[in-house]
Amino acid sequence: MKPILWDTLYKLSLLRAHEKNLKTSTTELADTLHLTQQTVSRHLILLEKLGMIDRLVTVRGEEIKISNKGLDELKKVYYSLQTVLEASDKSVVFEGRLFSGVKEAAYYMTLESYRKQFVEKLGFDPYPGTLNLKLTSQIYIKLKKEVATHPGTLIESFRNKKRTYGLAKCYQAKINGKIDGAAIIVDRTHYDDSVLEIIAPVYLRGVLNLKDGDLVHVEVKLA
Amino acid sequence: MKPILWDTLYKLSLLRAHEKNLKTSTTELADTLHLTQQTVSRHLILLEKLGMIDRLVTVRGEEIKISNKGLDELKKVYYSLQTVLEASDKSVVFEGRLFSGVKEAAYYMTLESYRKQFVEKLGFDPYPGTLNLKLTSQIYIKLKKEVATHPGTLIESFRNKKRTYGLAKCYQAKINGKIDGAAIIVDRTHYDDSVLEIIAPVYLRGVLNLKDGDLVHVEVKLA
DNA sequence: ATTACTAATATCCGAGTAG
DNA sequence: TCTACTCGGATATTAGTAA
Repeated sequence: MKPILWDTLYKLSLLRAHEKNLKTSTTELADTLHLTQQTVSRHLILLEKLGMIDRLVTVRGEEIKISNKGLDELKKVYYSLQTVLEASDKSVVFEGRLFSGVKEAAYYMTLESYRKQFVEKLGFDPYPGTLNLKLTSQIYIKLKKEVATHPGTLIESFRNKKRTYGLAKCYQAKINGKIDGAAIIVDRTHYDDSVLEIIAPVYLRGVLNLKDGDLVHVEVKLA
Repeated sequence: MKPILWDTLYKLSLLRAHEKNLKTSTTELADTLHLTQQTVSRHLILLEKLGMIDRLVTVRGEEIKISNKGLDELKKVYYSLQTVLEASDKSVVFEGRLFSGVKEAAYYMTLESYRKQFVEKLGFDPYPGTLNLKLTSQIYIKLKKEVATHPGTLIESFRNKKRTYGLAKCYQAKINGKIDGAAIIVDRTHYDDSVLEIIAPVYLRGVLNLKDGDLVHVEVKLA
């Protein structure tokens, strides 16, 4: 989404177009937004095409409502700014889209040597399985690499009869501003740096009512 | 400030350029921001000219830090989005620049008939004087008019020997996210709609360390 | 390596106007 | 009135380079 369109969407939100239909006209909007009627018209068309707003255009004006997708765009910026501006502890916000990964992680989580460490070091018994987030921007990928340079909580490697299990680094995290869990960065993972793996004491898909493709925000604490 | 430059400033904040010098190069930034090196270079020059960032440019890279002015721009959006997205009660955020008004208001606040009403209806004894904010955008002026259509807390008119004193409408407000007070909309005021007047139980300039020209954010509750 | 200029290209805006 | 088209001009971006 282009900055200029985001800006118009943002201004629509200031006019409360997210909670009720905003009854207005392109002329009136142009006036308050310091743009021309034509530009407003074009912006609204583009925002509608992108699914950011719903409109009811009539011959004597129009009604505008910001869609859930549009709200997501606003939230993304809001949550990011939250940690930028209110970082009491240092933390970073990631945004990713949920996808179904290979189910291998669930198996690892049940290994007693790992599980015991999670309980001791993170303070919770992890639900067997990880939430896989495909990071939505290059920025987050770069940030993930930076996060990985921080100490974090080390989950040590171990070996059993069959093979060696590698080490992992965990960082306290808050998922969608609600659930406490951890981001886990594994040394040798099947995923590249564009994926963030999350664990939590609960079944996140259930508790947060998530499905594949949903946008998820994760605040990772660097302690 | 243009949306496109705001966007770059915002992205710099995601890279934590507000808390420490960001050591990078235009080429590297271009890569993570999905722009070209030339565009990044130009954006940085413009942001610096606007005083949004400080830079140390050398022949093998540069250091970037977001200035306080730049942080203000980010905060403006953040506080606005806060009430848009987290409005449990309905509320609206205003942004204005502090200026010294005529001192007349201080006199009114001391009139016993007014003062008594403030204590009874707003629950606090107002500091004698109002904080005058010059609203920074047409959007806020429009919002102020809309707020004025809401009921609010009525401070009734009265007359003494000398003259009649008009009525005023008050709305619970939070100033800079910290101090509780009220926005007061007076029927016949010396100011036009581009000014928002704030009262509070404390001396806001002192408590919030404000001086003329400072940006102030006010969350007005519509109850 | 860098940053940032110039010139060419692409995108965006707004005046005029149709429907 | 309204929305939204066309198109010329304004603005932003990028390719090519200089320093």
